[in-house]
Order: sequence, then structure tokens, then C-alpha cells
Amino acid sequence: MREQKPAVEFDTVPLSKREQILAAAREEFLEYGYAATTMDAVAARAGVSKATIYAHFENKQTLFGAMITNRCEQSFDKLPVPRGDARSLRTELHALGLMMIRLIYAPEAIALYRVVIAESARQPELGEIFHVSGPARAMASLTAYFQKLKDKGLLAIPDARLTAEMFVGMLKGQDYMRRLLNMEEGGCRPEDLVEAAVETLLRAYALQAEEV
Amino acid sequence: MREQKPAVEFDTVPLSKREQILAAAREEFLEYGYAATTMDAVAARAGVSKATIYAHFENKQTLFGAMITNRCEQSFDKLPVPRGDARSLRTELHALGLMMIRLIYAPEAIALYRVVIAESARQPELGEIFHVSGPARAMASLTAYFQKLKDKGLLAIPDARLTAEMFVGMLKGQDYMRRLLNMEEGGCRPEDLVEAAVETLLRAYALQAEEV
DNA sequence: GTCTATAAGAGGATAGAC
DNA sequence: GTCTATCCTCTTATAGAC
Repeated sequence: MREQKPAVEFDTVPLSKREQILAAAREEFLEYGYAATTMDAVAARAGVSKATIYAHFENKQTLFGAMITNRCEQSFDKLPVPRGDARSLRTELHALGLMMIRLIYAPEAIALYRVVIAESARQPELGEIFHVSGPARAMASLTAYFQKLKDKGLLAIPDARLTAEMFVGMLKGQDYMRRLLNMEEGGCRPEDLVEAAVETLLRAYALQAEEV
Repeated sequence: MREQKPAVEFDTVPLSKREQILAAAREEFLEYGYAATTMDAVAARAGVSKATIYAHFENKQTLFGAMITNRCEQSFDKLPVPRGDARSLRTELHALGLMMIRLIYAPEAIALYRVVIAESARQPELGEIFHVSGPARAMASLTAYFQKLKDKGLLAIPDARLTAEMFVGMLKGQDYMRRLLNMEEGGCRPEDLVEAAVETLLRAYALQAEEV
């Protein structure tokens, strides 16, 4: 009798205990950091007992690692995949830049990055997990894009990978550091950096004059 | 009698207790992070008792903040101050770039940045202290440098500040992120990024052809 | 100011019933 | 698997002698 399903099935699938715990862990860890987060707090937020957490995860470190992995997989699903065939290269690069800073500057992405940096000093595999499932994928995609532009004869760049790194670096500027440091905004606006980065790349390497 | 000075004065000035404590705190905090560092460990490393630490610093947070402030002041004294009058702009930019990545990529600078990022989530004023005494000073100096190049008619940049941000961003690339995440090196080599960044800037904005 | 010894409490992890 | 109740270690901070 205890295993009986409810008479009425609802569309909203209830979260499994494991998912509840992971969600609670994410909120706690991202807000308070690893050390300042207590298993009691995670249990309370998840609505389960502490013992239940330990039935699903070996210990606090394991729970943290599971949360990071889970979060990275979800955050970077929606990668920007430019086609490289727009009529205006400038427009396409500009849209790509905006999409990337929106991904990179999302508050949750910043919080995740911050907590992974903090703990990677003690658990180096966390840095690897984060990088492989997030930034590395984005860089690979971006490198392929610039390679396509080069092959098409649109950009006279010497190395697609280097160009991708420089492009992302230019987009971040100082404002990214400021946000990691939990400061008020106050450097250059990210939108201005997108403008300037695209302008710089095109002036340096564009083969077809397409300035309007 | 207990206050008597030693009969022979040595050239090596002994560190005051306060300085001993700060040095020990730096080593512990940078290696183990804020939470994992214990006051016992700091006391042991400094060669004093815990009570002595509390005689000099109100509590653990205060000690951490004092260490950060102290460290920032020392780390960023040796700022690169380019003159903007070298015969070859390319050579000067290249040297500047190398100097900056040497500063930015110093292991202790990385460790300091990491621990400040981690704790700035709880103590926002730490981020401010770090930024003002370090990166902000470097950016101001770099902005002034690019402004000089612009005024001299060497670079046709629209905005010195934006250019400074992009230049630093290009220098960092992905490798900086990899180091913060405590990963093995493996992206683009920083030296290649310096080359590429200088090349890009010059191609985009140089007014006098000086390619050799 | 500096020490030894200790108070006081937090928090990770588990035992045992259901 | 899940809960309640508890153990036990580790760590911050202080009391009190010198």
C-alpha cells in the first residue's frame, strides 16, 4: 500500500529527493560558498533530513562536486552557434559578442565561476570539470567559427584559436574582474566593449570592405 | 632588565610580532584559503601564541583583511611605466605586454586573486581594496599610456580606456582562467598572445607603417 | 604584550528505529 | 530510503597569570 501511486497524475513531475538536494545545494553553495554552507542548511532548504543527504552523497565534498557537474552541464547547453554566412560580418560578430557576454555575465554563471575558483585550490579536479564542460566547449565552437571565416576568405587571421581567445578576452575587459570581485559596475560598459572588439578585429583583419 | 636591548646589534632587523603574524597569515591564507586556515596554524607558523594574534588583530576576518591590504600595497609597487617614445612602437608594446603578463601571472598574484574572489562574496570591501590598490592602478597607468600614443598621432584609437581594457583582455586570453582554476597549462602560450595582441592592435590602429 | 589553559559552540557525520 | 537524536572533533575566542 505504501508504494501506491496517487489516484490523479499531475503534469508537474515532482522532483526526486536527489534533485531536491542538488537544487538546495546549488542555492546554498552559490550564495554562501563551500565552507560557509552547512549540511543542516542544505537539508532544511531541500526539505529532507541530513541523513537522507548522506544516503545519496558520500560527504560534503562529493555533494559539491555533483552540484558543479550538474550545473555546468545545464548552463552551457545553449551555446551560440554562428553560421558564418550573414551578409554583414560586422552584424554577425556583433550579435555573437552580445550573446557571449550575456552568457558570461549571467549572475549565476559568475557565482558558479567564483565558487569553483575558490575550491579548485583544494580540489583541482573541480576546475577541470568546470572548464571542460563550460569554457572549453565555448572556445572550441568559437575557434571553429573563426576558422570558417578564415577559410571563406573573410578574415585574414593567422590563427583561429588565437583570434578566438583574443575576442573573448576583449569582451571581458575589466568589468568581468569587477563582477568576480563583487563590485559595483563602473568600468567600461560591456556593450561598448563588444562594439570596440568587433571594430578592432575588422580593422585588423577584414579582407572585404563592408563599412556602411 | 627584561627590557634590555641585546649587547650586539645585527644588521638584519628582526620582524615585529605584527609583521611575523602578517607574514604567517599570508602564507597560510594563500595556500589553504580563508576557511581552511586556522588561527592555530597561523600562530604556530608565526612562532607566537594565539592570544598574541588576538592582541594585534580583532579577529580572523580583520587579520585576513589586513593581510590583503598589506599584500596589495607591496605587489603593485613596481608598475610598468612606458614612456611612449621608443623608436619602434611594436617593440615597446611587446615589452609592455610581457611585463604585464609577468605581473599578472605570478603564482602569488594568482593565489591572492583567487582568495580575494572567494571571500569577496562575503566581504565585499575586500574586492574593493584589492581592485583599487592593484588592477585599477595598472589600468589607469595603461590608459594614460595609450592616450599619449593617441595624442602623438601614433595610434588612431577612438578611446584610450577601451583600448587599455582590450589590450589586457587579449593578453589574458583563456590561459588566465585556466590558472585561476588551478589547471595545467595547455591553452595558448602567453607569449603567443602578446605577439598576437600587439599585431592586432597595430594592424587595426597604427598610423605609421613601421613593419620591418 | 605575551603566554597556558580552557570555555563555548558549531558543524560534519552516524546509529538505530521504521 | 528516510527520519530523529546524538556523537565527537575541530576551531574561534577569551580568562587569568606573568
